[in-house]
Amino acid sequence: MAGHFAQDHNPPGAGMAVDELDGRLIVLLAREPRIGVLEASRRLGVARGTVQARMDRLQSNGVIRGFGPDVDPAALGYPVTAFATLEIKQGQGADVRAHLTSVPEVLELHTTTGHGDMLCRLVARSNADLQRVIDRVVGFDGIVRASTAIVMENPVPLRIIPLVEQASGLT
Amino acid sequence: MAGHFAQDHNPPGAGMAVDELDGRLIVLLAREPRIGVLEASRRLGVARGTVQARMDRLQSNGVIRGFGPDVDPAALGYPVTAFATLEIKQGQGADVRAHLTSVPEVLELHTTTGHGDMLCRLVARSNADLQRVIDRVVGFDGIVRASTAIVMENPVPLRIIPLVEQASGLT
DNA sequence: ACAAACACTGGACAATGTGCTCAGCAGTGG
DNA sequence: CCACTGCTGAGCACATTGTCCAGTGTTTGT
Repeated sequence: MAGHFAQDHNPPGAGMAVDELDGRLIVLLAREPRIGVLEASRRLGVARGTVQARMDRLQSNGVIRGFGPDVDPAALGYPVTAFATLEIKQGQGADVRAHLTSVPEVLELHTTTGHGDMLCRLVARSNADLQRVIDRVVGFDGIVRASTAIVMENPVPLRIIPLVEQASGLT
Repeated sequence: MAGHFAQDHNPPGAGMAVDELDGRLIVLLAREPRIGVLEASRRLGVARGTVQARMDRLQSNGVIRGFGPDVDPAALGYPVTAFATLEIKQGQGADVRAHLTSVPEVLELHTTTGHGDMLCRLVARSNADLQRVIDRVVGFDGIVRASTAIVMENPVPLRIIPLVEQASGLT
């Protein structure tokens, strides 16, 4: 179960070194996720054990968190995305978090600088349904005010490859 | 290469039906992404061919876009995340998109309603480095103004499971 | 400069999983 | 009543995985 040569299991956030082979491996995995270790080793021109060791290390490192399926909310019936900026009462942070966590349509939540606010990503079945979601989100005592921006287009979907290429020196 | 029994290849966004078995499959894949078709069929208590057919269909549907590696920017050396709201000159949308697409630190870009015209997610190596990224982002003719919110905490990381459970009737 | 540690190679093995196909059976709808 | 669709259980040839191992450069510490 333990990795082949992996020996470090650093807590994330430390900025692990990622060399050029790591970068090529990640990019390859991102482009063809169903590829196996053996095929990856052929594509990269290295031995299979090397790829296995690198993948073990990248996962122990936390560089690769996992390989979760990338589910499209629109295809599930939630084609409307919005971002809501929330202003909350002092000292209510924990309660608000718990409340928002319990709402399935809240896909993501951040606390930000600014006014000591929160930013969350919402989805809904329609614009009308978005009203219901927002009502549910803001219908909670600790939330003072909310402003919502509905997403029209998504010219750059969440991506990581360019950053990986830059971080690993792949030009 | 074509799926076993899959016959529909609908364009995404239509709100595909997702039944309870689909839901359980997606949740299982999300929790243990490395499991194969055979193991999944054992966990779900159905035949292997069924799981294969469901996965083919979910991918043809666009419900599952892929299985890309989930890379942590922090582990790559970019621990700072921020959201920038951009106001752009009329008619410059396409140019601004192209410009932002060329910046690796721009992980995501949306056009939104409201008067902030675009919302983008940025990462940087440090708070100081964030200044460089922002300068690069806004150093473009079509961008009139930008306001940035730095992420402090991320109480709810991007998630999809609760929505899948709701959409598929898994309570 | 030398030994130890490290990373990668290339090869081997059994066990397991995959892609593919088939026949049978149940529910649905024309 | 028949055609169609989806699920099952089974089987087969083949590919991949997990795991070892010995050998070879390259760093690293002292």
